Amino acid sequence: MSDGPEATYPIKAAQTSYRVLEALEELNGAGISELAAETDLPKSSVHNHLSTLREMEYVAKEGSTYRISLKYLSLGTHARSRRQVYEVSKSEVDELAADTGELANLMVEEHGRGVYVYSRHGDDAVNVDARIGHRVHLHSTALGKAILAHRDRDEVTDMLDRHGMPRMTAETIQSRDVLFDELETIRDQGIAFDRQERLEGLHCVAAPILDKDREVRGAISVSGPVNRLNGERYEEEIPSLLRKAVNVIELNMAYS
Amino acid sequence: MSDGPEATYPIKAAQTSYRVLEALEELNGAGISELAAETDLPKSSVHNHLSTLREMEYVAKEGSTYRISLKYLSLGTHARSRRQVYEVSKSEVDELAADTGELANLMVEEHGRGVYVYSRHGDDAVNVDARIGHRVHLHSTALGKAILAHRDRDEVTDMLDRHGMPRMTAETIQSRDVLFDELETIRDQGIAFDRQERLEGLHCVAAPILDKDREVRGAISVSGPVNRLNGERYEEEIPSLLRKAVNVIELNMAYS
DNA sequence: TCGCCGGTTCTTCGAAAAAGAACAACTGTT
DNA sequence: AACAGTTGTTCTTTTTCGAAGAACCGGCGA
Repeated sequence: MSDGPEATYPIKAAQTSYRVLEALEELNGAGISELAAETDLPKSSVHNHLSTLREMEYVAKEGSTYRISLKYLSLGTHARSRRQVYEVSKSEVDELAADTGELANLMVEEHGRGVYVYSRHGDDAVNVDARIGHRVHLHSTALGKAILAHRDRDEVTDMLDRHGMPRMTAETIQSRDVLFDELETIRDQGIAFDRQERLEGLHCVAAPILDKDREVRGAISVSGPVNRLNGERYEEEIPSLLRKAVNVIELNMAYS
Repeated sequence: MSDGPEATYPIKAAQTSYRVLEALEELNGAGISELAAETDLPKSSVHNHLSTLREMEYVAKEGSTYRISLKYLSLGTHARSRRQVYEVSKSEVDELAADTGELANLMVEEHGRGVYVYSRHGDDAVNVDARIGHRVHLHSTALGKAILAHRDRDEVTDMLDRHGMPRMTAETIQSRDVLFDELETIRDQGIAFDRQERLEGLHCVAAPILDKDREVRGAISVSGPVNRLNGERYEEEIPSLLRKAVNVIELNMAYS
C-alpha cells in the first residue's frame, strides 16, 4: 500500500484546501469549528480557506454551515465526457438495464482504482449505492477484475501495492495468486463474475471494453440479487447480452 | 456585475491551483507549457501545482498531458445528493421525459446562477447540450425565471447585479422591468415559459418547486423544438403535466 | 548530429500561510 | 434580562513556503 507519485515541491496551501474540502464532504456540510476539529487546523485557517473557496464559488454557505458547491458537478461531468468510452457506452448501458430489469454499470480505471462512471436502474433493480463517481478497489468487483485482466501483470501489481486488497465480504479474493489465476480465465472467456465479493447478497457479471489497440478502456456490468441472478441467467444469458453490448460499443469507438 | 463575497485573507496558492485547474478544463487537457502560457504562470509553478494535484489524485497524467480527474465526479454527485429536491425529483423528471418524449430537466440555484442538476432525454428529445452541472444565467431560461419568481425582489436584484443579463438570442429579456413583470405572472400561474430566449429554436416550459415554507428549492422543465412545442401542447398540456409532477415532488419533500 | 521544445530540478527571496489571541455575534438558560 | 457557553470573524505576529527564473534533461525532427 505504498503511495502514488509524490510531488517534489508540494503546495501545502492547496493540500490543506482539499483537506478542508474533504472534511466538508465527510461531515456532509459543517461549520467552522467543527471543521477545525476534524482537520486539526486552527479555526482561522479553516475560515480563510473556506472564504477563498467561497469567493471562487467552490463552496456555498447557508446560514453558518458550509457546503460543497455544485461547481464540482461541472468539473466532474467534464472529466467524464472526455472519456470516449463513456459517450459511446451510455446508450448500451441503458439498454442492458431495460432488457434485464437489473442494475447496469460502466466503470473505468483511474489512479489504480475503479470509478463508477455511469449506471442505470432497470425496473426491478436492487437499490445498492451505485453513486456515480464512487471509487472502489478493483479486485473486489466483476467490473474491476474485467479491467485488471487486460492490464500488464506489473501494472496490476503496482495497483495492488498502492491500494491493497481489503476484504469486503467473506467471498472477497484475498490472495494475489488466486486473483491472477482468475484474471487469466477472465481473459479467456471475456466475462468476469462477482459472487458476493464486494457486497453480501449481490451477484454481478461484467465484460471488458477494449479499443482497437487491445487496450482496456473500461467495463460494463449487470448486477442483481443472488436469488434472481443465478443459474443459466447468470452464467449464460446475461454474459451473452454483455458480449453483444461490448461488440456495439467497440465498433462505435473505432468509428467515431 | 459586482463580485460575490470577497475573502478578507484569500489564500493565493489555492486560487492559483484552481486557476490551473480551470485552464485544464478550458483546454480540455494540456501539457505544462501550454498551461503556463494560458495561465501566465511560470512553468515551474504550473508543474508544482499539477504535481500536488496529481499526488492527491485530483488530476491524472497520461503521457505528458494532464487531465482533470474523475474524483470531481464524486464531489459533484455528493453535492447534488445533499439536495433533497434532487433525490425526490429524479423519478418525476424521468416520467416527464417518458410521457412527453421531450427533454426534461431539473435546475437549482447556486451563487446566483442556475445549475442543471438532472436531465433526461425522451424518445424524440432534441440534442441540445444539457450537460449536468452546467451553469446558466437565470433570466434567460424558463427554469431560471420560475426560480426567480419566488425569491425576494432584492435578492433577485443582487443576482442580476452579480451576473448581469447577457443577451443569448434575439428574444432574451433585456430589461429588468420586463423581467419583474413576467416574474409576477409566473408567480400567479405557477408556470414559466421560455420562447427561444436562451437558444434559437428552443421552447421550454417550467414550474417552480416550493417547500412547506414556500421557499423555492428548484424548478423542473420540459423543452423541445419550436415546431413541436407550441399551441395547446405548449400552453396547456405540458404545463398541466408539470403541475402534476410538482405536486408529487412537493408531497414527497414534505414527507421524507 | 545538432537544435529545439517540452518537462523536470534546484535555489533564492519576498510574500503570505498558519497560528493564536482577542473580539463579536448567537444560543439557550435561569 | 443577565449570563454562560458556543461559534464565527478579525487582527497581528512569526515562520514557512510559494513563485520565479535559470539551468538541466531527454526525446524528436530536421
